[in-house]
Amino acid sequence: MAQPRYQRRKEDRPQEITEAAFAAFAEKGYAATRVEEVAKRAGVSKGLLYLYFRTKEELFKAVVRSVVMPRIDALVNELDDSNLTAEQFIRGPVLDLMKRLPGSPISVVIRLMISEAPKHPDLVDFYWDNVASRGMAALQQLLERGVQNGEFRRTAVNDLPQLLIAPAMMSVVWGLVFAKRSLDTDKLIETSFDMTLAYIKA
Amino acid sequence: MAQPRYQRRKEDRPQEITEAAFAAFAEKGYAATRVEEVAKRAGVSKGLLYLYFRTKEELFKAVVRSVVMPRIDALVNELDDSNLTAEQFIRGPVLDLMKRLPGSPISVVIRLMISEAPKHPDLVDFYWDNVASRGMAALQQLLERGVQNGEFRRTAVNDLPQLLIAPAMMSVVWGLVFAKRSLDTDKLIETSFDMTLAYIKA
DNA sequence: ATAATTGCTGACTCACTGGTCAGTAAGGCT
DNA sequence: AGCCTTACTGACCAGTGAGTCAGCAATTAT
Repeated sequence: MAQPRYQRRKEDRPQEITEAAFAAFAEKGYAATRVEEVAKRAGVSKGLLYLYFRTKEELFKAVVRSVVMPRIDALVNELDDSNLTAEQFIRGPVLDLMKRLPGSPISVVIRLMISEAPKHPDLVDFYWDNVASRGMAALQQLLERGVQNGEFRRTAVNDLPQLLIAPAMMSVVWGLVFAKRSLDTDKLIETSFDMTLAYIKA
Repeated sequence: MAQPRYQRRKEDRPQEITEAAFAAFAEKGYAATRVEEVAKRAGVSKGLLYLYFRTKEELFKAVVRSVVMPRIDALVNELDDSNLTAEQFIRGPVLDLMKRLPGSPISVVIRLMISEAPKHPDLVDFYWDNVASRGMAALQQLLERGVQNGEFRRTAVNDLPQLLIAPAMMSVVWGLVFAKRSLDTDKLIETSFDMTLAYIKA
């Protein structure tokens, strides 16, 4: 009868553990999350966790990698198939992405990055290389395409793709701090996009 | 000869301690800062610190209060004396304030708020009541004045003063995470203001 | 079946830190 | 000068949580 007390599932453990860790970090933040709590959520003993991750910090890095990488890859792929004009692309896929940010796991990663950046400079480097700089480059390229084919003027926005991200970042931060007091983030982002496009259109 | 080992300075201690705590929190974050480290910076024993602040959390709250309150008061006062038009006011005092944000102590407070919000809901309430909601109200009032006297159209911006803050927030977050890779935050904020004003002008 | 392998467990250690408190000495008062 | 009050010290305690490891049991090989 008695079920075996556990099953060996070497292959699946790492992912199950990083997912559990992500959920825990999302709720309580990195420092306040106990390793044992992560193990419990993953249905695993603390010892096993340490078999797969040398330290809590390694686990943290693995979480950021495993949550962020798939998302950013999906985005980059999405950016490739496009016979849309630059404006259509901005009002379509880019706008959608920005709108989804505040409720997505990415916003949790952003909180972790802000909180832990001073103590994990190498993680910042990783995030920069794999996410931020790639995202910036993609946006910049998109704007450049718009300029080349005469849709847009060349403006300061060309050098500051952060302008397109600002409203989404504002929404993310608002959600992280003032979760309770609601904010119409969709409208915020849409309006910002309207303003920006009006400003840069040829 | 021998200097006294310490001086009694009951009056000054609280402020000295909160200042030391602010510096420490700014460098390492709240969770990673040891109470003893704060005491050391303040040139005081740990025991004395606990004479003035019941717990580490109380100390944290005191820091936020003492750093934020003076700043926000200064801003509100500044807002009162004004025979400027709404646009002049936005391009003057408001723009200056936003430009100063990324390098100011406020940005550290923002990091602390983002990091600790989940664990200190009452601190969020305090921040909301004393800073955020007042700032929003002031901006909203300013925009409304612009509409009333015919400078501005009534747009979505009237309900979303966060749009004016977004570029500064982006700059703050950028500085907190990517301190190294520089960003022309002044230009970012100025351009955003240009776009917004162009959008709302009658 | 039995043995060998190894994924897995959980009780344990140990360093660390928030918080306490008995005692000390600065500074005021007489 | 001597006494009293109290701001201040620093050794200590108790709780906590990261990381370890000796052994157990699920699986595989023989």
